[in-house]
Amino acid sequence: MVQSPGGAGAPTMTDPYDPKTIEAKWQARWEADGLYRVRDDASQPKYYFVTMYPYPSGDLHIGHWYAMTPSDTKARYQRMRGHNVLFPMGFDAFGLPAENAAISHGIHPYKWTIANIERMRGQLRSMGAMFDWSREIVTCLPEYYVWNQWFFLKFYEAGLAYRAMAPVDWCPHCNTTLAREQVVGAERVCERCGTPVIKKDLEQWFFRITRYADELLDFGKMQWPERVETLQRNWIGRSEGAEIVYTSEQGDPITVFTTRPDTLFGATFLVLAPEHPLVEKLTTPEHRAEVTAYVHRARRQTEIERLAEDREKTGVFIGAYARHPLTNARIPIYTGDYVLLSYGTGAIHAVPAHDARDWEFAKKYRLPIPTVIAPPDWDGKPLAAAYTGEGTMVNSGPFDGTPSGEGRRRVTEALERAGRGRAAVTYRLRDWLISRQRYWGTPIPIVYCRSCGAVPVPYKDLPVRLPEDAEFLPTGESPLKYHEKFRKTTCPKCAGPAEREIDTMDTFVDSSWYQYRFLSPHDAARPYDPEAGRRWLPVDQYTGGIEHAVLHLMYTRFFTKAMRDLGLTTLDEPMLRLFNQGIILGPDGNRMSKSRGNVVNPDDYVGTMGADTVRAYLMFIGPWDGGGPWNPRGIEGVHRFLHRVWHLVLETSSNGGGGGAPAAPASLAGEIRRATHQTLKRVTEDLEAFRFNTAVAALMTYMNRLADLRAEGGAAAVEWQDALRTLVLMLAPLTPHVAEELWSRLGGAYSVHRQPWPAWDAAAVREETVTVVLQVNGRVRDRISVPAGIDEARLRDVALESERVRKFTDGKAVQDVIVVPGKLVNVVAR
RNA sequence: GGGCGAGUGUCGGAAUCGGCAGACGAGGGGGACUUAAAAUCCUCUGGCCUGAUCGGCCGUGUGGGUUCGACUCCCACCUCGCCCACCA
Repeated sequence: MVQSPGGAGAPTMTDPYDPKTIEAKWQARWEADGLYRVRDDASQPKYYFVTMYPYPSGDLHIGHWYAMTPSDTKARYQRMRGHNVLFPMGFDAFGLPAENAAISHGIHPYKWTIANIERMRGQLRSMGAMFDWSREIVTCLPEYYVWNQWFFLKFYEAGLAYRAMAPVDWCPHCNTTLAREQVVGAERVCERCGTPVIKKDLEQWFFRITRYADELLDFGKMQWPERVETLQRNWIGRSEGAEIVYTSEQGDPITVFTTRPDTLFGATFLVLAPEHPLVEKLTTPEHRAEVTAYVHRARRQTEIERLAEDREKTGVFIGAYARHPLTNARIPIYTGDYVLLSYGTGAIHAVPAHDARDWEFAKKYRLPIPTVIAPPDWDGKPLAAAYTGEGTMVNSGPFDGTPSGEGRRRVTEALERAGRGRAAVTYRLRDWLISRQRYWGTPIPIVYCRSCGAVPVPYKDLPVRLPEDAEFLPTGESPLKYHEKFRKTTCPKCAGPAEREIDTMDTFVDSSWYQYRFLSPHDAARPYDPEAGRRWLPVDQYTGGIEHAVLHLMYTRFFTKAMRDLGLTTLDEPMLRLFNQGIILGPDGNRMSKSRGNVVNPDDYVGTMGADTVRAYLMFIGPWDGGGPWNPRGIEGVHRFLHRVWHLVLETSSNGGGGGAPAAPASLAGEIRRATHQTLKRVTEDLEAFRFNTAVAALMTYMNRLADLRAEGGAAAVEWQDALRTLVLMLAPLTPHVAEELWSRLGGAYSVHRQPWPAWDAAAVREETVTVVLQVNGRVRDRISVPAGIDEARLRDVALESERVRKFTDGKAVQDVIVVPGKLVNVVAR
């Protein structure tokens, strides 16, 4: 303990701030004491805080620090606020990089992954975060992935997991299928590696997320950023409209979907997707050659080519006709590749006058374009372009004169009465394709038997373990494909020879329920302990990147709803609140990447300036959801701040409170107290609202203020020691090591992280005098200092007496005086 | 084409139930300490007006509007970012 010899504010020798030593010391002590071991009891209100777990790539990036240290600050703050905080950590340990390492370096994915985890665990500890490591989960261990298989079987029994042949997205580089959510951008590239995907027809396993499409659109039970809600809403893509049944002249029903049933009378042709089964059936002999050639051409084209924006509409007449459901008009049937089999019913009726695509098609093939919705200013002449807005129905038989909005309802009703259609809703959302043709994932617990078909592996035989002696091929194919011992098995039903499913699960399955597993990570009997679930769930606060908006964040919502319907939870939503932090960029403002050479290694800064400085700087840089470039100079300002705190606290820690020190004037005592409580208020409110940047700024302001007050002799005041303690307590969540050290040197009981967060006193915050701005016609002309409680009439009088105000009102008539108590007076003079 | 978000000093940013624009920090200028440098400390730092003080004008992407008063609210536009996109 450093004791200064006394004397108000006299500079004394203190040992220098040495983050390296104190951080190592306290991290060891915290661990030895189990300071962050969470008690599974209800003596305090619970607070379950999860920050997205990392993929064990091998090195902890500054981005991990940016995601995790503000989360840790918030978790620590909640703990000081008297909550029992569960703040777990784990590793998202399945995935392709491990397999790629196996192929290129000949190291088994398990070894590679575990070695990375060990390295990263150490780096994570250097953050000084209060993770409860006793609850760590590692998803590639059988004790974790057995429950993925268990959920799969449950889902299978409930009809939520099914196998189907479908045109699916295939990444030729990763050698696997992908979920639709994992294909991104206009170029339709693999979310992982950026390679353009291709379409393949394959039998794959799906989770029936579409069953929850409507429920997933309801965000009422949680507080998530609007941005994520919008992304998910757009992704689900709900469209209301009608299904309308046309009939081919051969008698086949042809169902189309439209969002505009009010335009039904303007339909002049049908277009079927080239893959539509009726194309083959209805094509007449004289058109067959042309249609077959067209369909073949369309199939050969990539999705990208077919979806290209400014592509000319093409199609061919198949020789067949259909009958309009209400008018019985004869309508030609085309096939065209601008109609997608995967959306709606794979067939449309074209209303060229009121749809830009149909317009283009009709112009090209000289098809009629009758106007059936009159724009408000319509002159009765043919339209110059497709009109897609609202209007009045015309040329629509009994519906003429009906506004288009009402028309949608009435036409749908007429179709329903005629048995030729019904109100319908379609979604863009597709079921979640979970099969991956990879090794390093959870084996899908299914066995294929020649006589029994696809048979689920019995629960008692779980887990289906990944074979450890797999051989990794440079072709990039899954080793399971050639692993006879794994593949060959017997049918659980008939005991005959059978083969295992060799595909593994999408790694997003792992993270869909991990927040449950943290509650009882070693439970061998069930995925999680419902008793612990009742105590801890739902997650009070979740944090992570926005890039998972329609991936993980949608999948985990689906999982919880599916679990609820299986009786495994009572929750509707897994996470109440979500915060998306931004992305930290390289010093050049670009995304960090090895190839650019702009990667910032946190270890470099931790080694020189300490973890506390890196933490505080990442929080100070700007609003947490903003991200931004790493400025290597900026961090020095924060480091200097911690230095100044160190010296201020230690040099004045034994002054004041008598002991022969001269008493400080009473006014100084009031100033100290006021600054302390004003800062407490600001920092408290900022931490509540995730405004870490302004919380740090408030602490800097406070520190500067204390330094000024010290120069005025404030360190001799009784309040000074309280100010120092409060400063250290407020720093504790942000910079836990230096706070612990200073707290101990101030004589505080171990640990500062067990102390309650101090409450601010509203009376102490209030200023005795306030500065009031005096304006003339809205322009600031003077600033005056007045007692805080001054009444309006008096303030008005004082303002009108101001010489500077009078200078601008001279010769004018005062028309009005607006008084905002305690803030401002505006004199209106003309 | 549609949706969402953002434009504030040299830079990161602060201030939005409408009320002192630029907190805090970086960078820069000047000074103290030092043989010197680093570190540290003090100090100035939006622009313009021949301008340190006192003082004035302009200033939060652009143009309008509402208001005693607009970074904040409304309308239109420009720019940038992200997402979706022949979705019927």
